[in-house]
Amino acid sequence: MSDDGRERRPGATRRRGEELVRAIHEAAIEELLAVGVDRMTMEGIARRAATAKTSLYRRWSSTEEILIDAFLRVFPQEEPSPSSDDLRGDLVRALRMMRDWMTTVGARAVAEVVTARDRNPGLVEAVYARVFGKRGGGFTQTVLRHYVAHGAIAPARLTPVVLDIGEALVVKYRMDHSELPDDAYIDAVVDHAILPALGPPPGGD
Amino acid sequence: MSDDGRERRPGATRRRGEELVRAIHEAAIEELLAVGVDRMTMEGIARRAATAKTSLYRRWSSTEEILIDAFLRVFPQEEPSPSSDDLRGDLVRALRMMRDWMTTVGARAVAEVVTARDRNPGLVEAVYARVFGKRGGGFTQTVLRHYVAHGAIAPARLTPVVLDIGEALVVKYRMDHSELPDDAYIDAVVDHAILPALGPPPGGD
DNA sequence: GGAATAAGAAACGCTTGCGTAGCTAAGATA
DNA sequence: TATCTTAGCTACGCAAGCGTTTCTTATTCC
Repeated sequence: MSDDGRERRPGATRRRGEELVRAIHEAAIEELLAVGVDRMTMEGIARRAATAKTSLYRRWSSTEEILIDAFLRVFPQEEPSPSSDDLRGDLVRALRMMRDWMTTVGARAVAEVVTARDRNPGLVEAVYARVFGKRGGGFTQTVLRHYVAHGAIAPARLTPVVLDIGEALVVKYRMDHSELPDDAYIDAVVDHAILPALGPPPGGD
Repeated sequence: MSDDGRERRPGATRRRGEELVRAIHEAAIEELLAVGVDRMTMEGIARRAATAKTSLYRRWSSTEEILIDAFLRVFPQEEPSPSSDDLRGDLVRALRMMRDWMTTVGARAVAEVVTARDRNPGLVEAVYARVFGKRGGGFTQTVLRHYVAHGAIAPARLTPVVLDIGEALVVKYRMDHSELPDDAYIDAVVDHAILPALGPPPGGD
């Protein structure tokens, strides 16, 4: 009931420029997660940023514009670094990394926006361009390419489908249940789906 | 601008009872697809059904209730019927069936509702219970179980992960691109992901 | 210090949806 | 035909968001 505001700071300094803009960006993401793309309002964002509506309209003219702007400066995406000679271990680590990433604000924002893609095409593009990386976050992708480069996987095996298996199963799990998969499920994804699709190593290890 | 109404029928008969209820249900689904879960309104549904707000409030007290009700009487879900001795063919057919199903109103409704799961848990349950079938629509599932029963697949291979591979990849494809996968992609899903996960047939065909 | 800049606050009329009430009239029932 | 049920319509006061205007007041810049 009293969750929508932000505390006033009576004697505090007045924000301007970059500082204010950043605060508004953060508020926009918060608003997105709280009420969904379709219910975002300028007044809501202003409330969350503890600023005046006027300050929003001075720079943007819709919630969508604010959001796109917000996406364009956020969410660094960690890359898995396949190091060892342990394909299975690296795949598991990559998918765990993806799972962790899915708990972040950025990832939840992606999910929020993608469903409403028909209603907000511009937003979806911004999100894919910046937050989600190229086509769905290459978590296992990085690992798989690494092992292909080192001759442990036959290059022909790395079709677009195969590159997506892990991510697809994790995303679907999250869709069906309301939690993220646990370690055992991730292990199973690697053992029952990804590794079989890779087939035997070319040289016969 | 004038898309939201429905034509009046001046001398026409006045709907009541079941007929009216069905019209309202349809209008609710339409409204869902048009504006999204989060922006549905009683007035919008009434407008679409060309009825009076009063007639809605006589039976339900929120858009969510109407939607749940609507879901509870809809969308027969076709089942793939694995017949021949053609595992690959049956899998391809099952996934094509899934793809076709995804173009229906019901499927789009699922997608609409699932993202906003945090905000509408009741809806999500109703949708999963009725529209989406048990946990994500058993398109390939039906096929796979059939072939296990006939000894063509080792039962141990049929883990929850494996049952989901095909559906997961199709869903992810639709998330990443804005179209549904074509036949070639479905073939690839079967050949590069599902079949490898099933391993060689137990008897050695 | 004084001027320029930009943020905060309040109010504007307008629109849309809320949930309810009062009434008219269509269609089923007797 | 008379009656009862139930659509359909209109209107209500209320709340929230719109986009804009006007004014005050912090900060920054010179």
